[in-house]
Amino acid sequence: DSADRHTPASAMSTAVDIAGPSSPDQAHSSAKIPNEPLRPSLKRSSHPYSLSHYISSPSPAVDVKGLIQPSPAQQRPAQPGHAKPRRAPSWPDMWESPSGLHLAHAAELLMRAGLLALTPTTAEQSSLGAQSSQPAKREATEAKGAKGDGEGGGSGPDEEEEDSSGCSTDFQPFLGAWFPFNPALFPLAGFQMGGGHWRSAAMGAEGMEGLVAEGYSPGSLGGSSGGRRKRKRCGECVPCRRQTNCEQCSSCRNRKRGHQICKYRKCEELKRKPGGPGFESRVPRRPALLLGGPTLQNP
DNA sequence: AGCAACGTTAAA
DNA sequence: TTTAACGTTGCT
Repeated sequence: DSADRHTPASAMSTAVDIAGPSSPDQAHSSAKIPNEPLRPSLKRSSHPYSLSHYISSPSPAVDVKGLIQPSPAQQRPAQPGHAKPRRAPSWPDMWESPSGLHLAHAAELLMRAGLLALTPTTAEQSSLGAQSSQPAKREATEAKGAKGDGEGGGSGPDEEEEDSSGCSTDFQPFLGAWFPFNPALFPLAGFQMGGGHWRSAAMGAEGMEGLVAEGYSPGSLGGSSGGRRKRKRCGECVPCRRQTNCEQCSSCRNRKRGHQICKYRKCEELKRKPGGPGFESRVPRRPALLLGGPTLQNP
């Protein structure tokens, strides 16, 4: 157990140990936990659109096919923003889902159920017509992604840059692909939880099974009933950014039995109880997208 | 509240 | 299959 406790000081000097109590751990950082990058899954998707982009009230809905069969402009290679995106959301991926539910299907089902009108919002709408101008914003973002790939640097502050500003929450593996998603959607759309899965009240029993995104389980959203999915580290807080275990705290010392991450690396978000004070920090205060009627659109 | 232990989930 | 670590429970 204690065999690997003492590590060369050099190992430590290179480790970017953000904050944490300037505790003994600094002196005993283990080389066993190398400069372990954040799990890619902690990184946020930077899919260019949030669902709110596709949703608007009374305007004529854009043909779903427009979404399903991406325009050339949409078919860019790109995954903006992050050096190592969890997964490049290639377009083909967008249509195939591990749950077997096709995105096209899902969209159609939602629309039939009257839950979803897929259409770009005004800003987006105007630019969609003008093909040349539309990609401008996205290109800028994509440039970031390309930069990440090119420079191979990866874990700079750049990565986190967007996180605080985004108003919508990425609903990651929605339909097996990256799908920006606002959790507020669920209650508004009448989604219900059952057996650890969300589903639409307006859909059949099968419909949305398995669409629950990790890290956004009902439990983690403050739901009362018992989704047991694990929340994930935010990847942004100081403890999350910490790269070394202290090997001194009880969690480190008791890792074999305790199964707990180093105390100084325990994500601040995960310390909070789901639904507890401050938990909404990950959930937009105001729904950025609206389903089910214009009445909610401009309070 | 903090800790220890264990079950469990999710990723590698 | 292995490993990391979140969730839960029981104890102090």
